[in-house]
Amino acid sequence: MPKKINKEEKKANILEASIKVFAKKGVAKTKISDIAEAADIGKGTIYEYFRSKDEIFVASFHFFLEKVDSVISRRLNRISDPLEKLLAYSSAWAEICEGNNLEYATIVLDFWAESIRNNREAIALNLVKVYDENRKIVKSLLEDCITKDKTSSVDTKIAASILIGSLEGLFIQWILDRSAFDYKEAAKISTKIIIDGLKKGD
Amino acid sequence: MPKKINKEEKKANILEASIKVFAKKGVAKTKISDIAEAADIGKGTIYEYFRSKDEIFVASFHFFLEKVDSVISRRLNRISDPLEKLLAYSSAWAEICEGNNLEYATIVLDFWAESIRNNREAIALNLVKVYDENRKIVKSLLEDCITKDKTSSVDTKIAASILIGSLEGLFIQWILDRSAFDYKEAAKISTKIIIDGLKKGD
Amino acid sequence: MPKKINKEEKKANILEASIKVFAKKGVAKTKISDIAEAADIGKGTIYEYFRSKDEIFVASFHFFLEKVDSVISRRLNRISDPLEKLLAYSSAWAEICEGNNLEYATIVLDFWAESIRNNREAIALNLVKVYDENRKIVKSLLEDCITKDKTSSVDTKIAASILIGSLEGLFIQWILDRSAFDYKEAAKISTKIIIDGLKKGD
Amino acid sequence: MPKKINKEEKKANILEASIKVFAKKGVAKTKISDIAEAADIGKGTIYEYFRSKDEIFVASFHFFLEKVDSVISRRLNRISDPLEKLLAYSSAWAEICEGNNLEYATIVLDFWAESIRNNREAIALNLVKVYDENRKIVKSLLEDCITKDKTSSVDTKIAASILIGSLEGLFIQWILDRSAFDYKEAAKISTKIIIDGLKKGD
DNA sequence: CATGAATGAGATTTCATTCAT
DNA sequence: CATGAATGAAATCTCATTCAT
Repeated sequence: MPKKINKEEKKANILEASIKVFAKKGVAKTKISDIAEAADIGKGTIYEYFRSKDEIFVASFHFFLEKVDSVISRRLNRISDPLEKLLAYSSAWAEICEGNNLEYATIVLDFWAESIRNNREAIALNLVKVYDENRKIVKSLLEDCITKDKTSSVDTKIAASILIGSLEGLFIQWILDRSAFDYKEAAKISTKIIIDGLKKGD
Repeated sequence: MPKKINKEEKKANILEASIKVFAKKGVAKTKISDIAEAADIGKGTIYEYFRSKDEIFVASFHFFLEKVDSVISRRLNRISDPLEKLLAYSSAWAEICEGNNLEYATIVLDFWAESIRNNREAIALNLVKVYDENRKIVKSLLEDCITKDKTSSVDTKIAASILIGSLEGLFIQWILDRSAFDYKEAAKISTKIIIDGLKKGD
Repeated sequence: MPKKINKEEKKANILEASIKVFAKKGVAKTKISDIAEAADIGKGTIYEYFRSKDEIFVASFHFFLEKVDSVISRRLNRISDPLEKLLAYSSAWAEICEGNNLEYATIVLDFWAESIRNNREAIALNLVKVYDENRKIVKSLLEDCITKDKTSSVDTKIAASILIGSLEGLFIQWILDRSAFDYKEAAKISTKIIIDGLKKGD
Repeated sequence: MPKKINKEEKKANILEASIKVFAKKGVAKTKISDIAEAADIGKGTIYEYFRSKDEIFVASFHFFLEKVDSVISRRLNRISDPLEKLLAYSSAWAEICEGNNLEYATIVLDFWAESIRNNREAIALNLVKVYDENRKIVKSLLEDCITKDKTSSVDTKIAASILIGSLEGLFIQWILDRSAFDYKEAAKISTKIIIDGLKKGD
């Protein structure tokens, strides 16, 4: 009887390792042997689970998105107040990065860049979908935050894009220069400012 | 010194070409021969002007920043009203992109990723400086926009970071999916919302 | 010794499979896993019966020759007329191929090439022996065919080589392009022509 | 001004070298580095002229066929008597082999085997075409050899196939065991027997 | 015994850089 | 100066063989 193995688990192991190496060295400079070493397996073993380096890249991208998604939704599920939810959402990225003690920032930039370049392919669609879903979540949270009797003249879909955009834009600045400001603080302020601005706008 | 000028012109020509190719294929997947072809010169000629691919990368980054900076400051100089200035600043990126018909976003992401990862002094410091300067500009414009009698409790430096962040964050979303919203419109709204939010906040 | 028999059966099973795959993909491009799959056993199991891929190659060659030999001699034993025997011999290859629905030609060419190139005693000697035996059989059949009163000036050993050669040469042409001619028909004609030629020659 | 190079000449050089190595080691066991070494160039240079090892294989196959063709037709052009032409044709292969002091036999077997396996592809069609042309040449030579008043009942197209087949079949036997008979002698005898057989047959 | 997951030696292929022309 | 042919270091990828289960 042969050793029976959980292929999906092993794949996840490899992706876990690849994400770590991608984050540290960058996707372009990561060699298959680096991933193998990080996963503590042989170079050839990688090819038992993935057909090519590119396939690993795409798979690790999806894997990463799913993981981030699940972390964020788990976190949001524990909160009921919409403003609190928004604030929790705002600081999630920073905590994911810090919590994993990993430079996820760079891998995200690599993923973004690659997604944009391969705009029409599966990987980009996935990211587009992720943004769409996030915009919907934030949109509905924003609508809950703004008093019902005072409808803002601003489209909440665009407002959601702006909020998400500000969080990511801040994130980039913060990653480049962590002394520029405190990310969590800035994220919270951004959220509040945008809500305030929406309430006032009319 | 006509020769010197000629040399600088040729270098600029190569950098123009390299930026185009970097944007389209990504820095990592760009071959020296791609750049040579785009610049319409021989592969070996590149090495008359740059010592290595890496030197081209760094130089093209600086070249790119200078170009963007000059476009933006030229544009701002023609405007006096602070709010108008802010709005002009907001939409600058989109126009740079559209005007050049180039996915500048991807090259910026590559630059970001590379500078963060390798902590390259030449690039990273430069990028930090650029953000610092931009924050200062936006900070002072924001202060001009907010009525003097109503001082917001929010630090305008952080507010500037938030505004810049939202513009870049929106930019990324827009590049990924141009049907999600109209970038210029969203940039304008974001600027207004943040100003409104700042005015209200206390 | 039931175990021994079982073992031989399994070996034969693997060789059957390997011959099929060798014929389809070529010896060089055949992977051990291909053979395992064709034999419907595990990859590792192969190594319970053979020490290496090369050993399989040599063994499958012998196995193949034995099989062809037994088919031909069984067929010839049922016939007594020497001309009929020769004609039966002539069409044997085509029937072996068609009966097995296999491109035996390619495996034979691989075997030939490999034995010539590497001067492998195990294979080459065997092949030389096979040809020698066949030439002897055909030689004696030819001698029976030619009327005793008219001895041809041609050495019947060379004549046998020519007959065998023509059958194999036709076989190659036919395998390459089955629409070129009908193999069995051509084999029969070749046999007759050569006998006629021998009878006339003086 | 760059070094100007004749690409086709260089390609021919590489093919010349590859054929030598293929003949010695077999197509399957030949490494790119073997070819590079034989051509006395760098490993990477090969890829300036051919996209892959497989492309080299196909190209060298065509190159080889052309070369053999030109040798044979040059030889035939110098002869006018049809029987002499046939005999010259018969011994051509042996002389090509001996004259080049190369084991062309094995490369031919490799090419045959590969052609048969990839039956529907370009390489096979080429070989099919070569046989077709040769059959036509031999057919017309045969028709010239047989007296006009005595039409043989045998289709000369099949007779041509048989003659070509016998030459190649003898060639294989001779390559396997050069002591079995003298190839040129056997080729000549075969040609005569077949002509005699054709004349008598009806 | 039978298995197939794991392996790494060794093959193919890429491409930044050099350098003769 | 300008060039592109040549190169080989270094990457990707393959697969015969081993071995724990």
